[in-house]
Amino acid sequence: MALTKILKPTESELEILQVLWNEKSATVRTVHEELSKTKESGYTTTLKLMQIMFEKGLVIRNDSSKTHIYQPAVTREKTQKQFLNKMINTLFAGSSADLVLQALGGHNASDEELEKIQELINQLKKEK
Amino acid sequence: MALTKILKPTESELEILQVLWNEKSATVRTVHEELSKTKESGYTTTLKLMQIMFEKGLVIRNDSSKTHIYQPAVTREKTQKQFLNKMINTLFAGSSADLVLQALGGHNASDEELEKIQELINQLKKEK
DNA sequence: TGGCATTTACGAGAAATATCGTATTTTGCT
DNA sequence: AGCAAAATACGATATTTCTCGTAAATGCCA
Repeated sequence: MALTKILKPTESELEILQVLWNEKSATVRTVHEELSKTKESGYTTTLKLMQIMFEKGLVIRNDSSKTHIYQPAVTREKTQKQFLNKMINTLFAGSSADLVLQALGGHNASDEELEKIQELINQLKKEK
Repeated sequence: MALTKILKPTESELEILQVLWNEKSATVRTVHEELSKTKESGYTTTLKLMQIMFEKGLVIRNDSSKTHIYQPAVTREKTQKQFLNKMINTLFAGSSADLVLQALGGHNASDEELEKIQELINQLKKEK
């Protein structure tokens, strides 16, 4: 499959990527076990999804041994950015600040985290 | 259709909601014209989607005159929150702060907006 | 070596979304 | 009243995503 087009991982693919990002690399078995904690589905389903992700270029794999070892082919950061962009556009009328306000308002960030955010803001303001 | 289940609007449905949120209320024609600016698709497609959204309870409509007038049945804020939650969980390992940092880092917020965010943060810190 | 457990490959089908064509209804206008 | 334009209703199909069953390959070990 050509890698030319930038593709958005689907919902299920994101769940799998999430595991791979955390573990750095993992077998289908591991991924499936992890997903099973919160989700009901068969082993071959996970397998198939990961095979498709391989074809799409979302993951790479080492098949030198029987049991293939998978790794993410896209970074968490890039993917986050991709979805943030999409979301800011379709849900926040293009305003990233609105998204930030909504996120901070609705959820609980720790003091430390708030500090970190403040630092970044000061940084940004200086750059202007 | 029962309104019991909380449903996540699909991609296309979000695009339509976006228009309705901006316009407050609109006809299929208006929505379709708006979508056509950035997207290629037939009038009846938009119509059908809006009919389905009506069945789902995502929009309400006034059909006292021939041309139905549609309005959003869900608020922008609720929907934003819904998607933010989802995103924070599947893409930011549950950390809203990480999402904020990523959003602020990648996009350009104005000075004013940054001020607003700072205010909110101060507010939040006080509440602790 | 033979058989069992584990894994991959693959195709088929289900389910959810999106798209459109056609028929019918409604309304305004001459 | 009768026609044309614009709108809705609705069914059918396409497309994408998800799910799984079955078969073939692989490797372990009694």
